[in-house]
Amino acid sequence: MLKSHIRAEWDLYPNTGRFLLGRRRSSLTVEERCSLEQMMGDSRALVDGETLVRRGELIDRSCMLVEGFMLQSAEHDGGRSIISIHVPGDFIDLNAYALKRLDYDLVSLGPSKVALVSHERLARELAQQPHLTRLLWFSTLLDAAIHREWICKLEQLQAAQRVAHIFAELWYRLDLVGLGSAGSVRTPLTQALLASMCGVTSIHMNRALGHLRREGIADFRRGTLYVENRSRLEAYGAFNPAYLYSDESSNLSEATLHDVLTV
Amino acid sequence: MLKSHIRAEWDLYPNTGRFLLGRRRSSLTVEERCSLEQMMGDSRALVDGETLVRRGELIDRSCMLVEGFMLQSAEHDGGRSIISIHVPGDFIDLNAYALKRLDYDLVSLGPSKVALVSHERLARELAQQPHLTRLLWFSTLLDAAIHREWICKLEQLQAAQRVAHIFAELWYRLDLVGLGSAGSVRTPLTQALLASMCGVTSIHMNRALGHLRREGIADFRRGTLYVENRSRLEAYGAFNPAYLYSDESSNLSEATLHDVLTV
DNA sequence: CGTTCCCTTGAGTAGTTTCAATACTTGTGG
DNA sequence: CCACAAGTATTGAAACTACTCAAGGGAACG
Repeated sequence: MLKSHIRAEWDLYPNTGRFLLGRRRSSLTVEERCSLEQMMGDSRALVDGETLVRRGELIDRSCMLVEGFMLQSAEHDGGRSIISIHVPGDFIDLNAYALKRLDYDLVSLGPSKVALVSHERLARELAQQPHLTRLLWFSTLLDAAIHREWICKLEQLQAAQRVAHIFAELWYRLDLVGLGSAGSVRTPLTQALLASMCGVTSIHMNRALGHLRREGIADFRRGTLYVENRSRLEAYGAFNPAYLYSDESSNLSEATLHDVLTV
Repeated sequence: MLKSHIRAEWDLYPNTGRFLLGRRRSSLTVEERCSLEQMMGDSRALVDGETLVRRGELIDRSCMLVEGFMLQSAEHDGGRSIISIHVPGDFIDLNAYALKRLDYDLVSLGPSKVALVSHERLARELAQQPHLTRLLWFSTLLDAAIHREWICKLEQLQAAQRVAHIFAELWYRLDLVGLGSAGSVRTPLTQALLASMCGVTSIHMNRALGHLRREGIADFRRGTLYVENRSRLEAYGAFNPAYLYSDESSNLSEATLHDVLTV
């Protein structure tokens, strides 16, 4: 894909290079990319299971996920349910810029690294940059779109299909930000975590994964996912990437796409 | 509540008076409220079942819901699933301002009325008003918060509790925008629609509603919901309004709240 | 080399779906 | 005013999906 003499976005912009990659990053000017990169102050490393933000607490800064994965989770009497997963390039709690507090916990899945930016700084920069503002706004709405899709899937699909959908989505999103690999994906996920994501017990998740394995759709073993036929996985999980608003899945003519990206 | 000589927000601002009522509307200046009200151009009436926006189509304007209800729905082979419901005061497809197209359909539930504003106009106004921008941004993130809560509930609760939660949330949101009533709520919802919202069959929804009726928790008959003990309904549906970011549920000291609202 | 976490399997139970059939409501036309 | 149609609500029985309780196996880490 990338010719060797062209430096990758993540080399040019170590903290923010994967932000909106494959979505509308191409509509960011070089100045905007630099502005975004330079906004980022300290970075912070988290260990597995470490909580970055606790629900309800007031926040005056947001974080860009640079490396690793994070989970949106919500505790309740007798367990925790996992709402969503973040991959590098996600501006994970940018919504706190408008919300001031989150309604969920952000927990590191495996070791991860985030870069921080204060809301004060953000406000200063954005007051002068309506286009960048609109793109940041866009990025926070992607989460909502992912939530909506997940609601549909919870309502329609049964356990094995739900995991298949999670696998397909995760893989697709990793591809978008330049982290996809060929026949397998390595994550710190366990069967119990997948169960929490799908709203089933870990025992049932185990059987669902066994089903996918026997059917030759996907083989998940100790955090590594092996898939031979990806479109088969996607079909089984009823995965249609339109909701991810990637540049490819937009189904728009080039001219229209150009309008969309630049307006 | 309101003294008679004080005119209600919805009288002062017929199109936008319920927007963010009970949330952070109080942080809008009179100028901002007027600016918002005057942005609105034509209004449009919809009949039951009419589609306002179809998924995927490009949009260059957004709508404020002035009267009635709207549903976010997604069709798929063999049925439609309902993602969420909107009440008056919701800026129902403001997210299209950043997204350019929606990933779901917007369908009128019963007759409804919306007021329209073009994205061009919106962009022109917002370029000069960072505070208003941030509040509009905030309002689009409320939908995401509602989605997240619903994901948790789908993962944790069974059918009867799910409807209870829907009833409790709907009632709470109607209260916020000044449309709540005492012991009953009238909606154009049917058992089949509730079933689509909860991801169960309409037959099972019928039995779940029967259960709520026998237990004396809620009585839903042909669109009207009768509830004697509201906190009992909320407890049964595990409803906690924190995710709705209302001014009351913020759990913050007054001083802090003031900061949150004005920053 | 044992502890701990993660995964696997079996049997019985609860929640939900399917198929099938029967009423109740509301609106319409005769 | 009644008959009828269409949509909505209700009920029963059998099949399926997922949950609970209980026990055992495997891999990783000190």
